[in-house]
Parts: sequence; C-alpha cells; structure tokens
Amino acid sequence: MSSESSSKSAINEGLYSTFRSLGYDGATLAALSRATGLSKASLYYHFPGGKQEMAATLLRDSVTQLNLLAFKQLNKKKRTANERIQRFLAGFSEYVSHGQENCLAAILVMGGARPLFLSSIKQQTESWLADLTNAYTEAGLSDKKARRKALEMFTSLYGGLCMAQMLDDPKIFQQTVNRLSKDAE
Amino acid sequence: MSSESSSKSAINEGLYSTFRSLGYDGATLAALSRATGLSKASLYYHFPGGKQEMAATLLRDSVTQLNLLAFKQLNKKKRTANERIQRFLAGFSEYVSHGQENCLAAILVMGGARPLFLSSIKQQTESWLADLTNAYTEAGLSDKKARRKALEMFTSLYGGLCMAQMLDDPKIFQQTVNRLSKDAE
DNA sequence: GTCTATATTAAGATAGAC
DNA sequence: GTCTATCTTAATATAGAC
Repeated sequence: MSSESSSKSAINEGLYSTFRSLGYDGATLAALSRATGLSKASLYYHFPGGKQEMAATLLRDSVTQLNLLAFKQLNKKKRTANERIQRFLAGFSEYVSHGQENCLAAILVMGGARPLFLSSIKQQTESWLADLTNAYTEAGLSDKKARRKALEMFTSLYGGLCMAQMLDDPKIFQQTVNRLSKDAE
Repeated sequence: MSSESSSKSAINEGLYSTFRSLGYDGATLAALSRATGLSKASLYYHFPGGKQEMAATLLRDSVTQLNLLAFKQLNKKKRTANERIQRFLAGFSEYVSHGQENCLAAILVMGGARPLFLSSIKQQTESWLADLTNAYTEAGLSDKKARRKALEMFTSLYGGLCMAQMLDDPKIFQQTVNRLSKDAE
C-alpha cells in the first residue's frame, strides 16, 4: 500500500462522509474541501469531472464496500443458508454503522440528483435483489417466494434506516435487524 | 372559498411538487418560481421567510394532508380495528400517489436540510407512531406488541417507498401495501 | 500534488415601480 | 399582489505559481 493510495483513501473518506450527511446538493465544494483538508483546486486535480465525478466515484466505492461486507456473505457455499443470511445482515448493519449512517445509494436516489445516478443505482439494486433472492432459493424456497422474501428484507432494511432518521434514533434500525435476524433462524 | 385562497393553494401545489421532486437543496428559487408561475419577488411576498418558510409551510400542509387521508381513519370508533387499518393503508397509499411520489417529511429528513426540520419531523413521527400503536392496542394487542407492530408497519411503508425509488417502480410500493393489507385481515 | 487567486455563473434575497 | 431590476453572497470551475 503506497503512500499515494493511503492518502487517496483518506480523501475519499472525507468526501464520502460529506455526501452521506449533506446529500449531493448539500455537499458544496467548500464543504468537501473542508472535509478532505484539500483546496477546491486540488479536488479538481483528483476529480477533473468535479462534484459529479466525486459522487459517482464514492457511490462505486460504497457499493464495493457493501458488497464486501454483506453480499459476499451470501456466496459462502460452505455455510448453511441461514448462517449466510445472518452474516449478510451483520455486514449490512456494519455498512450503515448500525443505523447511525445511511446508504449512499438511497441518499442519492431520493434527492435532487436522482436523474444523475438513477440508472446505475437501479441496476445495482436489481443485482442485490437477485443475490438475496438466490440465497433464499438455495434455502429451499420457490423462486416466487424467494423473490418475495428478498424484497421484504430489503424493504425492512431501508425502511429501518428511514425510520431511524425520522425518529433520530439508530436503535430503531438495530431492532429491525434483530427482528430480521430472528426471522431467518 | 375566495379566489385568494384558491390561488394560494395553487401556489402551494407548485412549491410542494418541487420540494418533493428536487429536495430542499435542489429546489432553487428559480425552480420554485417556474413551478408556481410567480416571480421570486412574489414568492417572497407570500413567504417573507424565504425558502425555509416555504418548505416549513409545505411540510405542515403535507402532514395535515396525510393526517386527513390516513391517520384520521384510525379514529373511527364505529369500524372494526382491522377495517381502520385497511383504510389507513389506503389513505397512506393515496398520499404518496401509490408509490409514484415520496413523503415530504422523509425527503427533508434525509437530505442536507435535516437539521432545519428534524425536531418537527421527529415529533410528528412519534405522534403518528403513537396513533398506530393505539389502533393495535384497540385491536387487542398488548402495549408492547402493538408498538412493535406499528413500528413494523411504518418501516415497511417507508421501506417500500425507498425501494420503489431505488428500483424506479411504484409497483414495489403497491406490493408492500397489499402485503400489509392482507396481514392485517 | 497542492496552493492562492480569480473567473463565471447561479442562488438567495430586496427595492421600488405599477 | 406581481413585476423587473438589482444586490450580495456563495457555488462551480479554472489559471498559473510553486
């Protein structure tokens, strides 16, 4: 790991947390500059495409992170289907800091920048849904029931995040995860 | 109904749809002006507090609307508890145009303007949750179970809206409502 | 790679005529 | 009540030195 890549990930960390807490429109270059410790000009050196390229990059990074933490757990064929789902839930929860943060894809798709990112988010969400559906079919459910269960789980996870924001209490999300975890046993 | 009040509601309609589709930060005065057909100066005549007053007003209006369409259905003591919940769900679905629109409170609380509206949204959400919890206790559930069921229903509704946005398909929300409706029977 | 300085455009808001 | 015109500030973006 070179010093270049470690400082690059530090920059991305600052951009990421800014987009997550302020949304796309709220994350001004001034705010992004503050969060990274870099001047606006330096940000443009790293991201010639400006703010849009920054958000697109961080969206890709966050998707990678969520895949690593959660969705890869669904592919461990040596574990039982239920164990895989338990680990998926734990990974998803970790990704959103147990309800304290929100999913960047959800933030971007709900705000004014929706048109910029919709097609990529839609595609990724469909892929996630397919992964989870597949895990349920491997647990013995019919295709139809597996799809339904997968959608219900996603709905509960994102609804839990939304309610945690509206009630300003991450425990709401944690309760949702605990319930899903028990249901999967 | 005077001509004044009818044009006022027309103005609010334009502001409302702009805030819903663009979020607080994305809804610029230029966009709000376009949507209402009024100049910026005229908007300031109606809302001396500027954009923040516009959003606060529309948030209050939308809460009133959601209360009328959905939550008032929970108080009709002449109906059975299950009927009330069915009508609540139908009203909520109507409020969000059956999954085509999103709840303004959710949009505002997820974006960069969160600090401006959080306390009022949190309070309102707690009140909604109490209403729904109450409906479940009247249906015979224990306080604890009623609260859990109410939270689960909210989580599913807002999760359904979120998934509908991410998958760009309002039917996802409609399926969620249909499931909740069947579960309540 | 990072900076200061600056250009350019857009946003929020107001003045004053009608 | 609504407008045009304008002000001020902030946002995105670039130039050019180091």
